[in-house]
Amino acid sequence: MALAAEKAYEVVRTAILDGSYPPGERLGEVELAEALGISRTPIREALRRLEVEGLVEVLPHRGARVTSWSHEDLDEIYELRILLESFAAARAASRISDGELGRMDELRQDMARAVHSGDVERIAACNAEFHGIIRRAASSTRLVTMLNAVIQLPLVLQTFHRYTHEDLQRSVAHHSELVHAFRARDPAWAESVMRSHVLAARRVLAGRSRDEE
Amino acid sequence: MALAAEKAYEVVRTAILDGSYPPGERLGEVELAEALGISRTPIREALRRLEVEGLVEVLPHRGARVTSWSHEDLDEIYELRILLESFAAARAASRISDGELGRMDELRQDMARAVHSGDVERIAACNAEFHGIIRRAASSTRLVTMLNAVIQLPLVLQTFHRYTHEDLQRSVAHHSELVHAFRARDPAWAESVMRSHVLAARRVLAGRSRDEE
DNA sequence: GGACTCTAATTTGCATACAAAAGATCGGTA
DNA sequence: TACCGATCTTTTGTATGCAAATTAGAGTCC
Repeated sequence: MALAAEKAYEVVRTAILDGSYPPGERLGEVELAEALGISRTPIREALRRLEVEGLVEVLPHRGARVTSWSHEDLDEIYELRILLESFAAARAASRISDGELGRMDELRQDMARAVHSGDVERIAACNAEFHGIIRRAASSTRLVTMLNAVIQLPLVLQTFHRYTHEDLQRSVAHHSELVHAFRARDPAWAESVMRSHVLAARRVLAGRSRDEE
Repeated sequence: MALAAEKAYEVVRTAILDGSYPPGERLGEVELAEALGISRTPIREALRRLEVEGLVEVLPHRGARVTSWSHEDLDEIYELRILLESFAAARAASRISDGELGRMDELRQDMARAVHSGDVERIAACNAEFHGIIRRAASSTRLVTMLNAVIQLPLVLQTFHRYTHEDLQRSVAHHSELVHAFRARDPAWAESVMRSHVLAARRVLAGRSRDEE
């Protein structure tokens, strides 16, 4: 084990994101410390980090809880995600390398095949790497930090399980169009496609019932 | 003193922002602990918070240093600031209360007088409260967190000392136009004016020498 | 003279111990 | 029975001590 505090951060963060610790769950320091076999000191540092990143709320003398998101929070988060992801796409368009473009094209094909065969795990993996490349190509550490804060919640829910086949095909089409926009080194195009992409994702997540909002 | 960790955070943050700890300065834990009369434990928690917020960099087993910003960092930060502040203005336009609007108008007048009399301290104070109201009216905790991360650096430099009289008058004019846009509850107008406002600020900070870039 | 190595000193990372605050439990009173 | 208060328990906040890692420096060899 490298650093205990780092380990604690990773473990708790992962547990929150994959739903092992549901929203509202109490995170006792001793409890976590014993579970990880370390002392409370590094646990506290990990919880402070998670607090700043918005994953946990901690009240003085009362301990930490997993943040629970209201409906308004979710809307707010998606608005920010739309803003930041499309901005990242625009920046990436004028900075992305040919190597990264090649990899993105591979991922796009992989994902199309995964959609065809219904392999949800693989879809998620391809999607994650695809978007990861774009964010890195935006080459702004601060932007990446902000995006992480805003992507975390969707991660919890974005299992692709509620995507219909049509939704998935549209998603693949967006990826394809993004690759073209990047090849053309066209920031405005990339930004616009990315906006559509995230808006579509929000609509899927919001559920069909709210289509008319 | 309420909580030692909170106190340490406030003290160190303020010292960084007002320049007492210049970029690159080493922040030893024992040194800070003795200076504040507390132990290293709360100091460490404060440093972790500052790390996530981007104000300090900490390397494993090597301690913390005040972040030093490259020229590219500064550009990157201003791009994000433009994005986020104008977004906040748009949100605020449809949410701001009449009371807040009234206070903003007072501040606008105050600031105009301060510009006339050359009171730089007062200009800065009015400006800070004016923009604070807008950010609060945007009513997005996450957005506020992000803006703080992006406004911190400008805070270090934005002393208004390098503003010419013309720059200051333009700034006041922007504030005046913002009040009108908010009164009209016009998000697009508010967003656009805010974008101009921040772009102008960047140009002042960048220095006249780079006008042709 | 310069580079390398081994050692000593400083500093961070973590664990443990203690103090203080919040929460729970039990008893008493109306 | 319902409500209030005091004590006890649990949990957080902080201090201190120790181990590991990094850095600084002296001495040595080429």
